[in-house]
Amino acid sequence: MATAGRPRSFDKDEALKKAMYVFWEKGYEGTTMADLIESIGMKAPSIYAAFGNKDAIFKEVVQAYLPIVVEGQLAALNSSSEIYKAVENTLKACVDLYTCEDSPNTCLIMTAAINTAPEHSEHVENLKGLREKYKSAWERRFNQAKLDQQLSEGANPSDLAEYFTTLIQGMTIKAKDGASQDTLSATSKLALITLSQFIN
Amino acid sequence: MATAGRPRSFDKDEALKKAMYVFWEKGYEGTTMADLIESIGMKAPSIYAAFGNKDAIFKEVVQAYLPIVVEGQLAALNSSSEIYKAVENTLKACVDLYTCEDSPNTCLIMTAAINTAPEHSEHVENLKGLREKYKSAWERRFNQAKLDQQLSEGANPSDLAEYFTTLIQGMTIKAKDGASQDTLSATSKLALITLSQFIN
DNA sequence: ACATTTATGTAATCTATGTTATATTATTAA
DNA sequence: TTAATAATATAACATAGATTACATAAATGT
Repeated sequence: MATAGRPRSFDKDEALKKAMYVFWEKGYEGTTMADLIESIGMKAPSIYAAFGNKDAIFKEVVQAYLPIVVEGQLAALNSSSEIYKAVENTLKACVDLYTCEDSPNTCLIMTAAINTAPEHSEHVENLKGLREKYKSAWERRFNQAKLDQQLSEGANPSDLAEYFTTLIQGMTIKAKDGASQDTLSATSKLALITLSQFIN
Repeated sequence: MATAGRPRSFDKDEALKKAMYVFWEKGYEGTTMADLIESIGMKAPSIYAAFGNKDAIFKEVVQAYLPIVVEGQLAALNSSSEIYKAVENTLKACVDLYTCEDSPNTCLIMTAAINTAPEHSEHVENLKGLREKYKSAWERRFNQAKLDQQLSEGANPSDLAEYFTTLIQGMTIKAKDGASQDTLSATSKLALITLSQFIN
């Protein structure tokens, strides 16, 4: 199984995870190769050999980050057949993630590539696409709820999805600014009042 | 009045405005001195003589941007003695600003310095402070509404302020991603439903 | 053992970007 | 008219940051 040549002296997945935390906290432009080199603990040539360049590392990092959203928020969206409970759980998952002490208090997809030099706009577009997918997932859930007769006639799944994802995007900045769990929870609670008005 | 020496061949306020639009669109890190030089239309030494360095330009730009918020959103917050109307007007002012064709579709205070290299974190902190002031303005307005007996006992001015500013922060990213006026308006409308539940 | 392959560390290199030195030009004050 | 002052353009400079060249080390396969 082992291939010829000197074996890599670090675990690539571990290195990726370390890189992920740096990008997560500092964003694409705010992160330097020196930051990555220090956090991974390997010299530049080893990192370049394993991943390619900074852009490639970021792309892999984004892919590695996705399960956090999928297994966290998107799972929560389907954690209950009652739409109100499901949304409540999802917001709680967001708040927990954004205030967790073990990870940067924001969402990488939302804030890691807001502004970049034109030569890196690829990442901005890429994350924007993921944000759109995220909204679509919410919309699908609300569509299902409507099929389940849990939402009133006036409820618009697309609008509701937009409303909640907008709020969540705002929370990622608030959390980055230091908002507490209580603060974000209070906001979630108020947001849910709107939803409750559409519940059958 | 005229002072000795060759007169400046450009208007500083005009130059500042041009710089503002660049930073507004691209953010601090995404903007290069070359961008500013091109948009202002003057060579580097003239710009450095007039403003100082890039950091100083950004600081002046932020100050120049404030009236947009103060005369737009904050004025709208007090545009009606009815709290519901006032909030409705304010959200509309936000949506209009974020979808205006004549200016970048976001808010400079919210998105121009989310992530920076550590040596420019000063700007991140500065904008964060302005965001906190913004929330305080909302909170004061809700406090007034409570004094005016327009809000029910259960209404918490701080929570409501946090809720609406969170939503607005989210809208600044949505707008940057290309959200239409209709989309943002629909979100505003849903957000107002929560407020209506607290209106006496 | 020896050739081949791949990883590693040191140090250099390349490039983008912020900033400034120098000479020149346009103005005011005397 | 001349000295002093301040702005301008050209061009160079400085530095930070991404990337790579080169020599060496550690593994596999014959």
